Amino acid sequence: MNRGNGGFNLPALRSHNTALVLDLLRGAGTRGLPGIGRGELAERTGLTPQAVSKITARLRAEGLVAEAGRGESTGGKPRTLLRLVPEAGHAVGVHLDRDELRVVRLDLAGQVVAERRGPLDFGAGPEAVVDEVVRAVRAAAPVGMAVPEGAPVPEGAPVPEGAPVSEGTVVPDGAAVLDGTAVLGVGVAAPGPLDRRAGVLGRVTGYPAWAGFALREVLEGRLGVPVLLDKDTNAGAAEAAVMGAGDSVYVHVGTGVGAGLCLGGEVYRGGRSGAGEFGHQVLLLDGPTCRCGARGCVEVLCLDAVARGDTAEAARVLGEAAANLVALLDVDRVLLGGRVVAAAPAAFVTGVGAVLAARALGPTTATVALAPGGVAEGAAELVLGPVFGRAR
Amino acid sequence: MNRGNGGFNLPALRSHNTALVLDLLRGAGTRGLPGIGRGELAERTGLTPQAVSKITARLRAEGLVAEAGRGESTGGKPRTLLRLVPEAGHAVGVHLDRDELRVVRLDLAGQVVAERRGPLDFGAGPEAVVDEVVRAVRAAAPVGMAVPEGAPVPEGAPVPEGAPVSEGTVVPDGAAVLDGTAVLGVGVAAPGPLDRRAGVLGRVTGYPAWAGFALREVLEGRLGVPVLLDKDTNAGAAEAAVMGAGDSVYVHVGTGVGAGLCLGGEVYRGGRSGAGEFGHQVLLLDGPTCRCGARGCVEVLCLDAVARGDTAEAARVLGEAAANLVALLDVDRVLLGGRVVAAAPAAFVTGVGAVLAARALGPTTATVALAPGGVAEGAAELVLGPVFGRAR
DNA sequence: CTACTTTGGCAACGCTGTTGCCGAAGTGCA
DNA sequence: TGCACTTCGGCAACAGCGTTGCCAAAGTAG
Repeated sequence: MNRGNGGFNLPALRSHNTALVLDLLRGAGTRGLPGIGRGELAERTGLTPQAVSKITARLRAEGLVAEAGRGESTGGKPRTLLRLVPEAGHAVGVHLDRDELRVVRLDLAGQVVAERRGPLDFGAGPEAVVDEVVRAVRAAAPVGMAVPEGAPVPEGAPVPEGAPVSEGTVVPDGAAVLDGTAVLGVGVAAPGPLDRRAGVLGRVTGYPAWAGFALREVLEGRLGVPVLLDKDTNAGAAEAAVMGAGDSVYVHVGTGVGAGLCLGGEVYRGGRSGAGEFGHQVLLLDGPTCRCGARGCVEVLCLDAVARGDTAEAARVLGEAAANLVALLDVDRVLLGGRVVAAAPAAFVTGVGAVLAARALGPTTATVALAPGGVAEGAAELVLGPVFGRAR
Repeated sequence: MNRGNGGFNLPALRSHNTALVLDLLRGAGTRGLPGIGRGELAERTGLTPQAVSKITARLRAEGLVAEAGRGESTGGKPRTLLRLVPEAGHAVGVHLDRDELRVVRLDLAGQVVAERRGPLDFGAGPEAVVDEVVRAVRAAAPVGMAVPEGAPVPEGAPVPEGAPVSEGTVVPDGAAVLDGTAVLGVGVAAPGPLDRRAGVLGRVTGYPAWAGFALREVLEGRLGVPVLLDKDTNAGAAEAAVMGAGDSVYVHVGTGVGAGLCLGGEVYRGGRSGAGEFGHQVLLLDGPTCRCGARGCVEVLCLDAVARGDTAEAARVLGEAAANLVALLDVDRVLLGGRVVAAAPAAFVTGVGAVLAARALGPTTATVALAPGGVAEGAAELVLGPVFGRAR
């Protein structure tokens, strides 16, 4: 993109509006609609119908958009519906958990078209894990994955619809992807803390061998496609942002307790991408000492309760902490995920929901639900997002 | 602006880039520099030098920008510095506190050029207070305050530099402001909760007569200029956003405890503009009951300590709650303001600072300071912000 | 069959930032 | 003092963006 520190020039204008249209088309597909008319696109973007016509004509020529029949007439010519061509591009998402690896391949519309899942020993160290990841990604996306660098949408490189994925085909760098569908990149979700920009892992509690490991760079070298790295909680929030719009908080309870914030339709990561430190929110002044050094953190309270088998208390603690976030950030929804939640989903949802209802300050209460998508899907969304104008 | 739901057209592009340039010019002035060269503007906006030349030429023709001498040569022609013309526009800020009224008039550069302050009985009810506000605003901005509606920057209406402010001059609606400087609007900061969009106050604790009062509409009718209404804490955060960039939290301790969030250079208000509910963050599970109905809120803990004269404990409570926010949102700075803080500033700054340092998770510690500007200045910033591309 | 409504493409247009060019105004060296 | 060099910044021509005006296509309603 040709934008510096906020300055917009004409190419940036074009790609911005194009991404906006694509985003609406994706949204229509996600909501189960057969397509969306040009008029509605114009109305919802604020652009004129003619501008939308030009943009969609370009997208159709590029193979990203196709016509999808006709809508009902409202007294005149019925609108021609448009839809995204899902197979025009794919993204791979990797969820690197402490004892499990899950890899998915999504099409442009966000549908899972391939999945690999298996046990993983995160403690085996970077080299062994990278090997395993490369193998799983190749299995989920068996295509010569070279793609024009830095080009989220392969402009001028029309992708043949539904072309067979031929294994082992290597497409020269910078060339059009002809023999298989374009793989836009790989998103990797890993336990935090980590440096998202540099693509380097931080000091994951209990796994010192990983500290400072440049996972993104190594994977890019092995796979030959762009790789993005982010915290697992942020990936969860990214998935939530796509599934249902609106501000939400993704609370993950696994080996630790973390959260991903989805504010204004985008994942909020903070200045140094360290936002979402939810587990070490102090909830009980002078309470039991946590491994972080502070006293009365959510994590120690919640996980102690889980260890005691007191799920109700764990849910109550989580609920109080979530209610703090809801009040502070004015979010609509709290989404729960992670292994501990998966072990007793109903108990957590009702327990957290009860606290949220009791703590509601205004007439509206934030809703609680299980996180609809997986973390691996959210990791893939890190790659798909920029195509649709999400995340900068 | 010609932008709908994110769609950008050419006029929007133009005003966006123009606002960006103005913002950089204001920033240079705020940092005490005599001006800024076109080259630097180009570099920092990402636009080409020629585009910056065109934009600044337009701004100079409109009287918003002027040349400001020359910089040092770096081996060639020395750059011609540019600066904002502060007197090209003014904004009025009103801080409506429970027992005090403060009104300031700022020029475009953010300097206070007039100030009125006096006692106020918020409990006297809307009518009496509105009368008082109108009187104070007229005193601080004694100009016929009609301005082309909805036009933050009076385009094509060159404002004569340094023209004398003639009292009582009424400029017909839609006409250029000729005889005085343009007053862009009035920002009003009031105790929350309130509906910012509608400009209607909510149920301010202890003042039922104000609930549902359409303050913005009434004031616009009386004053004849655009009026913006926001929570006092948001105004404080807005001022902080201008003074020093970066993410920060403005914590206000007065009759209640509240916070304004400044994320990514803008005030974050949340979906229903209810964000910043800091006072009722639960910090001590099952602690003393708060007036909000919950138990162990920051507000009840902090204000109880203040009532007992235990400033150190109040600061510690505030510090723990602030540390939660710092960890959650990854902000750099915590700013303290409000009457209780003003009574013992050093104790609060050191007390909060100590907790932040102890709770720091990474190598960096968030800094604490007294809020640099007042709430009234922040209220005026609500009006000035859009001119410089802040806040949508 | 005849209005009427709505969709959506074509062509001309205005305005945006960009490129190429050149004069202006300094510095540095012979 | 003179000349080469560097940097700044305006003028003119330009490419590309969304917009406007116009009209054919494809339905509905009477």
